[in-house]
Amino acid sequence: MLKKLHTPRPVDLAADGIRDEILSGRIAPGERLPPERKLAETLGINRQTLRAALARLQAEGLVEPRQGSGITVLNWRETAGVSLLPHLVAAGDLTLLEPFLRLRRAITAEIVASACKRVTDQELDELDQMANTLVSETDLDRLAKGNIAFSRRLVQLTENLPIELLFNTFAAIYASREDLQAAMLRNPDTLRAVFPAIVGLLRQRQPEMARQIVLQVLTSLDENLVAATRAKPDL
Amino acid sequence: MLKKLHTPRPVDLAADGIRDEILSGRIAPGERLPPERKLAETLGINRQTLRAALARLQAEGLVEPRQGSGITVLNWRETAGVSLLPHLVAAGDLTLLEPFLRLRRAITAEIVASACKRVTDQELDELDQMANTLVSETDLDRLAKGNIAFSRRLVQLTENLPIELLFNTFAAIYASREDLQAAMLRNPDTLRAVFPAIVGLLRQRQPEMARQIVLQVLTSLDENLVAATRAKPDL
DNA sequence: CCTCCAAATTGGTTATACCATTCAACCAAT
DNA sequence: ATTGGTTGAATGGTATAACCAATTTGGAGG
Repeated sequence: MLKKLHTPRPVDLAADGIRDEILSGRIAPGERLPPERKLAETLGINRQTLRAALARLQAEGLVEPRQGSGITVLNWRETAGVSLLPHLVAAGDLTLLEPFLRLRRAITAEIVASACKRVTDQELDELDQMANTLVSETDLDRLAKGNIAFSRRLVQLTENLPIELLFNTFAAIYASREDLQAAMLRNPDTLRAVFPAIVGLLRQRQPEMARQIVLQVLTSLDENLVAATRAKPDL
Repeated sequence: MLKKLHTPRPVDLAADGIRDEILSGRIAPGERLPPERKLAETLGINRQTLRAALARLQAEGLVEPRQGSGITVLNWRETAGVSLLPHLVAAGDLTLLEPFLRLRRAITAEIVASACKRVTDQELDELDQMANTLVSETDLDRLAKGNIAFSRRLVQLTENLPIELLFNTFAAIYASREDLQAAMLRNPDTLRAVFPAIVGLLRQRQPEMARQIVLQVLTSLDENLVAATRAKPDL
C-alpha cells in the first residue's frame, strides 16, 4: 500500500515549493509572483511544467493569474477551499487537530441525526452486520479500512451529496497521513465500540437525541485523542 | 461586479466539457479517457491546453492520470472533494439545495456554539456594531455582502481553520450563482433579524443551548426557502 | 496636467520533439 | 504448455521555441 518512491516529479516539487512559500507567509497576500518565464528559470524547470504546478495552486485558491498583469498571491485564509486541508496537515501543524476534530464531530452528529430519519430496516440490518464484523476485527489496517467503509455507508444513507464530498476530503486527509490514522487507532477498543453504538442510536430513530449523544461522546473521545497526541507528539 | 464576458478560453471550455461528461455519467467511472493526443485533436485544441484542463479535473478528484497507462475516470462520488460543489450547483441541480442547507446549518450551529466559548466582550461589541448597521441596511446587494462579512468574522472568532476553509467554499458557491444569493434575500427582514439574534445568543455564552436554538431556527428558515424555490423554480 | 496611443510586459496557446513509464505481444527456456 | 524475460508500441510528462491576447507602462501630443 506504500506509494512507490519514484524520483519526485518536477511539477510536484514546484507546486509543493510554491505552496509552502505562500502558506508560510514568505510571499505575502497581494504580492505578485515573479513572471512565469523568470520563475521557471529560477526553479530550473520548463515554463510549461511551472504552469502545470500553478494550475494546481489556482485550483486550491492560492493564486489568481491575470493575463498581462501577473499572478497575484491571494489571501488564502479567505479564498482557499477545503482541498487545502490535506496539504496543511501534511505540513505537520498539530494545532489543526483539535479544530479539525471539532468540525468532524459536528458533521458526524448531523450525519447520524439525518440518517435516523431516513434509514430503512433493511439498511439497519446491513449496518448491523458491518458493525458486527468490525467489533471482532483484530487487524488494525483492516479495522481502519472498515471504519472508512462503515462511515461512508452511513454518509450515503443521508443522501446528502455535499456531506459526501466533505467526507471524501476527510478520507483524503487520513490517506495522506497514515500516522494520523494510526493515532486514532491507538486504543482500538473504543473505536470498535462505536459502531454498534451508532447502529443502536439509529434504531431509536430520534434524530435530535442522537445528535446530542454523538456530540457528547465524540467530544469526550476527541479530547482524549488531543491530549494523547500532545503527550506523544510523535503521533 | 459582473464578470466581463470575454471570449471563453479554450481551457475553460475543455475543462467544463469533460467535467460535464463525467458528472453526467456519459463516461463511466473506471473507464479511461481517450489519449491526450487524440482527445486534444477531437476538441480542436492543443495538447498542452488540454493538459491544463485535465490538471483542474485532477485537482477536483475526477480523473487520475498514470504515465504509460492512460487517464482513468474516478468514481467522483467517492473521490471528489467539496471543491466540486460549486460546479454541481452551477449545473443547476435544485435538489442539491436542501442537502446543502442541511450541512450549512449544522456548521453554523457549531460555529455559534464554538464562538460562545471564545468570544471576548470587545469582539461582542464589534459584532453588535456590525449587526446594527446591517439591520438598517436597505440596499440588498450591500446587505448580502454584509452578511458574508458578518459570517466570516464570526467564523474567524472560532479560530477553526478547517471551518474557515469550508466557509470559503460556501462563499464561492454564492458568488458563482447570484440567483442563489438572491433567493436567500427574498424576504430580507428575516435575514436582518438574524444578526442581532446571533449576537444575543453569544452574550448568553451557553454553547449547547445556542447550538440547539440555531438549529431549530435555521431549520425553519431553510424549510421556507426550499418551499419557496420549489414554488418558483426560477429562483 | 490630462488624454491617448504605441511599445513593453506577462499570462495563454500552439507546435514539435523527446523522455519515462506502462503494457501487451512475442520469443525462448524449462 | 507454462513460465520468464525482452522488445516495442502506446501514453503521460517534460523541454524548447514561437506566437497570440490582455494588461500595464511611459512617452507624445494636446
